Amino acid sequence: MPPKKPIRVRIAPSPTGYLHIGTARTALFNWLFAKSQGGSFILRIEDTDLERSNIAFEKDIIENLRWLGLTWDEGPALEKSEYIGDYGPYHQTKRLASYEKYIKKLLDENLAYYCFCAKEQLEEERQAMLSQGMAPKYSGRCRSLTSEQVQSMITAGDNYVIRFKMPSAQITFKDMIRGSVSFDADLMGDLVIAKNIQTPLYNFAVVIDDYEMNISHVIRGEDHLANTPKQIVIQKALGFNEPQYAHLPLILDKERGKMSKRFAATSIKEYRDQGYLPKTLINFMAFLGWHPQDDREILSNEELIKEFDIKRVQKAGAIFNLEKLDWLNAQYIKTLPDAELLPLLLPFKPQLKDLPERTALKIIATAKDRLKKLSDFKSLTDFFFTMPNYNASLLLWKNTAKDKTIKNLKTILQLLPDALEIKQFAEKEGRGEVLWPLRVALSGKDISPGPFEIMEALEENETKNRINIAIKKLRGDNGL
RNA sequence: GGUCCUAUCGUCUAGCCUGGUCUAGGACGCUGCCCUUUCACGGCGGAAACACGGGUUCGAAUCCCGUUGGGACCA
Repeated sequence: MPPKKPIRVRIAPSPTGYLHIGTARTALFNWLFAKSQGGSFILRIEDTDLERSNIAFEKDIIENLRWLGLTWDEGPALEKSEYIGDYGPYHQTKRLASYEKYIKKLLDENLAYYCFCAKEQLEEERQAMLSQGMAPKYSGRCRSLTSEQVQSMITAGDNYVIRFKMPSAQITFKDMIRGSVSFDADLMGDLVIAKNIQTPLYNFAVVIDDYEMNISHVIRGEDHLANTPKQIVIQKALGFNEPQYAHLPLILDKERGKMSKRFAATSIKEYRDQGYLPKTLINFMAFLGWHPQDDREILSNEELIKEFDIKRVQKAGAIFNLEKLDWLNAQYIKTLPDAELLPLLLPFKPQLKDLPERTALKIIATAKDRLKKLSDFKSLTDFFFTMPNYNASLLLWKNTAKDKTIKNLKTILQLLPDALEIKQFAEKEGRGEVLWPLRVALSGKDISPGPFEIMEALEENETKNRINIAIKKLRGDNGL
């Protein structure tokens, strides 16, 4: 038996925007595939579009992939401008010599040719074909140019592109998710593979990179499905082996279109900024188009790797369900110990830092079960930090009289700080009549954690202070 | 417009390959009850789907064909 080809997969983002949720999800599936098969996961930066590429975006992509825990075995090194891995460089802009080599090869072998057709002319032809109900496709006019003609036009400075001679053949490949898929290459027309000898276009560069990086499986979004036959044809012309393909269903927005900013945040950065945990995002993205055999919904990275099977991925697009994301995040937050939550909450409530750790942890404990996102923490706990402002009438439980409420609050003042005695008192007097005004006095809110939870985190003096203020409010003192 | 992909509750999905165990299972959301001073958490229930039409078969969510819907790509 021949030795098994090593499994090598890649994610190849363009740094033309922040790390997109779709890109992250593709990265995750590649990562899961690599991890579950003992293969390598490679990061390649497709930065040939100089105008739209931006180093800040590249940084964002690298940082957030790392934050998600999707670390790569080969690709750009983290801080330094170096690479990990033997197949570098992993930036397309640093691989131009390779592309040039293969473009020349195709040109030399007469498998590609220079095309000088003007854009306007092409567009006209396209419209004409369209109006006849035909598939728009390049006529192949420049195929027959002689090398002398080409030379003279190049020296004359005419604009050109390089086209690949599309064979007339049926291209069939096996998709790991969709099974056999076939296209008629004859319908495609001669593909532009490069703007010039140094400037390859996407479908060409990908083929070269995947070959040179020895990629065994190409796992990518369904939006690339129609690119696949084009790439296969180029591979064949160059004598490359064909990798295995898997096309993932797309993540859709509410209107069933491609995820767009109009509907929800599309970048990982935005979710991170809102306080979604990396574990949440990983778990959630894994379930967008995939499902384990059993009914479990909350799986750790290790469990995901163990269960992952690319054959089980869905064929149809999946709508991004924000409510479920929130629920999942809440589940993960609940499982985190308070002490681990503290540093994560700091960016959302910097004042936590000024508190004794013990107090900070108590505050966190009151909010933990109520958090969907870490960013919820601020509004949920503001009253701990600033004296609440509220109407005196809020202190009255149902139809309890003012005087009675004042009396109850005064009794509480006597009983402080003994929570047990206050509880006994509440049992005797009526829980609502005692605990409601106490809670409102402490929180200033109709909705909040319970009074004893709040007192745990508040200084005893502060507790007394707030109760006194409540009594004053009820008496109508100081115009309160 | 052409090509390709695709179709189970509102949403994510199990089941489909290897037809009967499916009066279709789970989760989110929605909703009723319980717990409870409020909210949240938690617990127990409920409503909610096999796109449609043909065929194959004793029998189809499951296999085949078509229609319709949705999506992607091409410029």
